[in-house]
Amino acid sequence: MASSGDTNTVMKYVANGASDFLLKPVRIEELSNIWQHIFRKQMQDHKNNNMVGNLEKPGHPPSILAMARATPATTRSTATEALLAPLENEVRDDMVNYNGEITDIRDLRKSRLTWTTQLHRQFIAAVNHLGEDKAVPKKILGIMKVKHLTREQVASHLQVHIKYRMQLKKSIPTTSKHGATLSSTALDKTQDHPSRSQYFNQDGCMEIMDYSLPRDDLSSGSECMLEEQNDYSSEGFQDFRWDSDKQEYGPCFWNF
DNA sequence: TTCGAAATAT
DNA sequence: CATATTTCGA
Repeated sequence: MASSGDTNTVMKYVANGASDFLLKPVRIEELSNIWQHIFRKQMQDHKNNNMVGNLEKPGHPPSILAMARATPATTRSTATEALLAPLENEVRDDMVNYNGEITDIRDLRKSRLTWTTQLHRQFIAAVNHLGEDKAVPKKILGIMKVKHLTREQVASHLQVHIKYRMQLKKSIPTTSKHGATLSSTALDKTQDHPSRSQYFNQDGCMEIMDYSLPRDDLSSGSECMLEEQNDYSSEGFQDFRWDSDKQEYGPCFWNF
């Protein structure tokens, strides 16, 4: 970022490793985009490194995100704040394993935990694995193996999940006699459809054999500020299998 | 100790 | 308002 855009200056910066060049003053959108590009690049690089088992080189420069985060909140410019905001709920590579599973929720909780689609899928997978009768918070937690996720949080999520499940049982199987003519007033508590919710009305899967097709998240027609969709598109059915080597449950995917 | 319903909070 | 956290009795 420089105030002069003459060729010499640009060359100098590029020689020093700049990957782009912004002339002051900078519009916030420019920065925001740049930020995301760099972030994604790092993500990519990091993943590549992981593949080769070449993680954390000694001389590896600190991530930009880390640097921004390291800035005391009180000192952060509004620009930095604006840049940080969109990433708060972003799933970073160090929170995820090679399967795209979340392994740490530290940054998924702002004031309260956000159950992302992926985290929820893991939850569902664990519940399905156990069977709805044996799926209690502690066991679910044990299978999910997500750092910093508490039993209470799982219990809470389970409570809502079960509530939704009950709604389903009432609405779905009632295919037979619907003498009522469609229009049940909205005020009726026993509604025909469970209210639209971010996940619970998407994964009716409590049954172990649920091969419901990959559900897309058109949860809310809300903004998806980033161009690409989640890359967790490891569609298919996820379950857990016992890994006798590691002596623990590991993810198992059924693709189709 | 853990569950889970219900009250509370965000 | 949807959904996450806390409380509290079983």
